[in-house]
Amino acid sequence: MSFEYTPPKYAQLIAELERRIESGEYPPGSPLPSEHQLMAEFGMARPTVVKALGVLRDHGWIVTHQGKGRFVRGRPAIASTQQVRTGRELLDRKEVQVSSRLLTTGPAEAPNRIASYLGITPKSSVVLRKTLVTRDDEASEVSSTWVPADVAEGTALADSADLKQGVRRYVEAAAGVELDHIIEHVTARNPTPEERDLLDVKASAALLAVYAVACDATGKPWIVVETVLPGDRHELEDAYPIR
Amino acid sequence: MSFEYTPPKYAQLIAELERRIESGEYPPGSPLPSEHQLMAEFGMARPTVVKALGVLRDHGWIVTHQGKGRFVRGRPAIASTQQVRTGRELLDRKEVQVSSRLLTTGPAEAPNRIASYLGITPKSSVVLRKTLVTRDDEASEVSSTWVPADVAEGTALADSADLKQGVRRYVEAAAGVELDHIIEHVTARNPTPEERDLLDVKASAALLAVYAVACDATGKPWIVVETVLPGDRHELEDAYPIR
DNA sequence: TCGGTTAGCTTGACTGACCAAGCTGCCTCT
DNA sequence: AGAGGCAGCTTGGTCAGTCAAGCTAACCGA
Repeated sequence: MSFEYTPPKYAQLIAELERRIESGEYPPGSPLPSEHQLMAEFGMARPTVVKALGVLRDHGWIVTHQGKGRFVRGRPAIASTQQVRTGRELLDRKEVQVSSRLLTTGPAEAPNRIASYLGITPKSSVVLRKTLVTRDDEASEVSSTWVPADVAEGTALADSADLKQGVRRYVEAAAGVELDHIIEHVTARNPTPEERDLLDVKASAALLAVYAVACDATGKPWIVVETVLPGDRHELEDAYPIR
Repeated sequence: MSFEYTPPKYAQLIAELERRIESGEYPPGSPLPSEHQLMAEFGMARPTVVKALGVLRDHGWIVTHQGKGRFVRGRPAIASTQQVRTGRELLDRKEVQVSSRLLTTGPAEAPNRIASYLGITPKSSVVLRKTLVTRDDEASEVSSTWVPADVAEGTALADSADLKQGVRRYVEAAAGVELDHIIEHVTARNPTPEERDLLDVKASAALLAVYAVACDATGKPWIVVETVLPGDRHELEDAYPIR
């Protein structure tokens, strides 16, 4: 018997058309072959061709005009700017893989801002993990993770050893939830005395403060990660469609 | 004859299932009726039912497990947190509708950072429009718009009258392009002397600087809008899925 | 009791066919 | 020559049916 995997026909058509668009064979603005032409060339039934073309339209590769045809828009520029979102990177970062120094770990009281993001009352019990991340032998950012105490209980989150997996995995496993989306809050502020020493910046320096709130599909928050970055060394980038 | 519009069957099924999920009739985690049950209840063929369910899956309402069924995730939380992206708001903002004061308008040389974003050589000719926006009688932000001189030529962008439409419209009309997506860069810095006076902040204040670069579908940049906000009065928010 | 087989459920992929609706250019009739 | 209509292209939506693949539970034999 054979374990070869052949992708579905419609997926093969998608891949082939994306290739032709990227190679310039179908330049932006030009019409795609009609459904019947594609049926003949690839030996597929119309619903199969239509399904592939629908995916390409949803992904922004082409536009369709009923009665006229389908036209190339080009490779979706937004997909090519490899999206590395700050918040997600923080949640999945493994401490053992980045050069970081563990500063604080264990129970704490939730500050106002964090409690607000977590939907709990201020000064509730939480577990705090604070690390200093260095890049190229230079202090780069201070990262703090807050998780409600009842969630963190029994996990390695309160241990003083570097985490082997991202925070997200621990919480998903402990609470039995699937984290679904992240809400990011970004603001600017001056450093606290502690941050001033750790990051080796002046008291008047402008810092970027990023708060990433990880929520499940119902919108319930589970984790807050705060990252503080010196503005003169860091820049956040984000791309999104206008429509 | 009749001009009544009846939505396609699959769209009706989508709307009905979304309604049932929102009303709690199909709570999160519960299984949806199987394809055959939906076929029977709504009198549709299977491909029609499957098409509707595929859209719901793509939009994040449900998850599907081959062999087990389809399960409710709930109203996509990410869609309900009404996304008001800073960059898009800046591009479509009508100066006549916000309380703003025009500071500078006319030809200028492109600073390094702006030239880099626009993909032109530094000190190239651009048209600059700088405004001070006030909210609740308090200086709120300084917003600067840069457009290459050859694009802005002949438009109202260089005039000293408030724009009646968003910058985006003027550029799309003048250049005959359709702007497709925005790339945002966010950083933190201290104010320039001019910004210090305008925003009435201390020289050591931490400001959020947001650069929104508007590009067409091919990725070519057309407009850069810089907005400078005092960090203690502003916070940017952004939501996105984890996967 | 345990373990493997199987029947019956689910979704995934695909086919060939049909009709409707929108667009374009030709062709005929005036 | 001009106006109208029609033919032939395009995409949009729907149907009844087939086969494959994944999951579950009941069943049956060792």
